[in-house]
Amino acid sequence: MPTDYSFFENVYDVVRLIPKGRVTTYGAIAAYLGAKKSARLVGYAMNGSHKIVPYVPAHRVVNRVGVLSGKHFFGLGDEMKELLEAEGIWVKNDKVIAFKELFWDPNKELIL
DNA sequence: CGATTGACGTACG
DNA sequence: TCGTACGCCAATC
Repeated sequence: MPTDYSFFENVYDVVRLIPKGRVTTYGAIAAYLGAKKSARLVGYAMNGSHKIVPYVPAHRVVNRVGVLSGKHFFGLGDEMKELLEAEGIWVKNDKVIAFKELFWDPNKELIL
């Protein structure tokens, strides 16, 4: 019984809510959870996202600069990049093109 | 139970 | 403008 819904579960939930073709940041998610300072926890949470079901689109989560910080965790290749491009998000030098436009802020667009 | 870690972010030099 | 330092806070060792 999920009485111990962890910070992680909360993170996973928000990440799943990210619309296709959009991206967000660790800080934005952290802020949505009420722990703006804990952006690192969000990233750390994603560490186990690969074992989470349903699938957690962690590839839509980047750092505040729009860089695919965790692309290395998606595989040895540019799998994260491939996933993003498949959604219409172009990536150049491990950076999201037009990141500012594609940025999806849960605090702003997601309503509880 | 204490120390270390981390897919970040902000501040400072 | 770029590089380095520190802080946050929960999870893991």
